[in-house]
Amino acid sequence: MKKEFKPLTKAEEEIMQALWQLDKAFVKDIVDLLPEPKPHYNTVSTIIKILEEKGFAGHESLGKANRYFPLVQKDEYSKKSMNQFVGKYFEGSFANMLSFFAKEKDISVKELEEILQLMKEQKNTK
Amino acid sequence: MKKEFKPLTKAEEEIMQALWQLDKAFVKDIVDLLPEPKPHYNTVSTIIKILEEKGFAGHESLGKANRYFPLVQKDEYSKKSMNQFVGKYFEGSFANMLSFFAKEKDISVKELEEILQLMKEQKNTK
DNA sequence: GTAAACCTACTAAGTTTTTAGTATAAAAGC
DNA sequence: GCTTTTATACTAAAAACTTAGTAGGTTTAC
Repeated sequence: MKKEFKPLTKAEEEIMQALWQLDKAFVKDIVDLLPEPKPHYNTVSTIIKILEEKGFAGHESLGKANRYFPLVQKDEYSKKSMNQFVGKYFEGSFANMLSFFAKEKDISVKELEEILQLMKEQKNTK
Repeated sequence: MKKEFKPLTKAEEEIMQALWQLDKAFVKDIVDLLPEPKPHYNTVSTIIKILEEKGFAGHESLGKANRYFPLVQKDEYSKKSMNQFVGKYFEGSFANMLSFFAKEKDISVKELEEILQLMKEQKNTK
């Protein structure tokens, strides 16, 4: 029974985001994707190795090169992050979080209803 | 026009959470509030000074002692964090985020409607 | 008044995270 | 085949973050 949630560090998260976007990628692809100032090739290489150690990514070897892919999916990670966040800032209540943001962001009632509709559809097609 | 969002570090956030909870606090109060293993008094003192430098907290001097208080409110910080998060994980779309979580967390349609009701009330009383 | 308790400033060491160099080996181009 | 390009492993330095000691000043208790 583990409660541990080990968030990614800033640099790790950036690489992971790239990996989620590319799905399968050589280090070079990640460097190419990232905006200026691009990190050093070896920096990315190091970080992706750390991500492998942490179980966030894996790779398959194609000749000498490694093609990396995510082992933890973006959905899964965002869910955990969100739960963490709601825990700390909204007493663990999803509803609290929602009502706060409905107030904060100028979301109209019409929009809310559209969102609700979307949610209902999501539930039906689950 | 600044876009910068400087998230708090882990230690900073912990102290800040304590400060939000206490609203006004001497360093001692914060140490007392935090669970075991309690940080060293000076550790808290250092971090709260950093929080002051960053503009997250302020203090008033009562005799020799400083009583600290939040300058950035919890709501404000959670809003920014959330926007950041939605930006990175839901293409900046609040609705996307909601529908994802409606699916992920077993929220019933009934609950959703209650939440919607809550949201409407929030908007009316704004 | 003096000792004990308490508070902050300053500082430095420890730890974690980030960055990138060097070495080396495979692959590609000619 | 030899040179150039492109990969990764290993390593270490730099930067950021965390922790806590020492010094020195106030306040409190006797």
